[in-house]
Amino acid sequence: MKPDIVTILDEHGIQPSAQRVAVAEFVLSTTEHPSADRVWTGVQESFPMISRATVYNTLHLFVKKGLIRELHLAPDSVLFDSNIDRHHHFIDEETGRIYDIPWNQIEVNNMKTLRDFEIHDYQVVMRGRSRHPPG
Amino acid sequence: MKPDIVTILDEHGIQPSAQRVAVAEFVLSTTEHPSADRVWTGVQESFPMISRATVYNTLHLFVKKGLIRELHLAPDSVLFDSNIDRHHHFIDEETGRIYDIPWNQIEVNNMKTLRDFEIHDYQVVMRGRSRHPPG
DNA sequence: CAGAAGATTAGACAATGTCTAATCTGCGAC
DNA sequence: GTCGCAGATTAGACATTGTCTAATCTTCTG
Repeated sequence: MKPDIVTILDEHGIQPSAQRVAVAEFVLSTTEHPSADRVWTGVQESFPMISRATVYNTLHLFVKKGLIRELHLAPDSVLFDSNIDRHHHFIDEETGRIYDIPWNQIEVNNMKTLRDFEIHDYQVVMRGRSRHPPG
Repeated sequence: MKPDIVTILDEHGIQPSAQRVAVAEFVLSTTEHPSADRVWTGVQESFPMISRATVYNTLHLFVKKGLIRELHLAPDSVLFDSNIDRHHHFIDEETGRIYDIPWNQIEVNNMKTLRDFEIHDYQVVMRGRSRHPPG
């Protein structure tokens, strides 16, 4: 069990287990915003006997503990984002791929004029075409 | 078959039928961002024999023809928005209710610095608590 | 009226996500 | 150490959302 991953879990008040370390290792080392089932198949390569329910439980626990975030950007499934710094998202309409956009790259103003709403969080969601798709 | 609804369908290049008029009537007269199944049960009150497949087909057709828009904001289902003017969205984290925020209420700048992306569309998505929930 | 194109339908199917009840594991008290 | 218990994991059933298919029904056109 990787000690650094265990430390991260400890710091977030998550009791480490072999399964949780394997899930954390996978989800924290990708920038690809995987779905729960994608995480499941990915983790199975290093931990073949892990069950689907455990992956779902674990991801939800990680979200509750603030280790990762849940995204609702795609029609078919919830995605998970290991980047917990504030940032925006760009969705490539052709590939469905999701890109993180640094917080400071976009300036958003006038939010305080929304007197009827107490805003806990916000982000800009963009759709379009990526000019330089990676890989 | 309501003549005004038929006109709207015609204007969008949609062949009117009794079912399509019933779906349009429902979805164009609510600001509640219903899911497809919510539209189905809602339309059944005025058109009891409409099938689920027809509602799904019809909603997708409406989206393709630009009569309504599809939203991916909730974890469990796609929502439909009859407001096709540009606007932002606020999601009440307690109720899940979604509110439209007028386009001019929020100022977004610096988007042109995103040279790697060709942006076709964008919106600000906010989460929090509504101070004055309606009805 | 006949043929064709388009619309509707029921129900099968698929994918995603939740739940349950049983089992397993590991930590703390002794 | 080991006993017991809380917490973690599991397989598989279940629910919901959405898609697909093949048959039927409508409507438009000639």
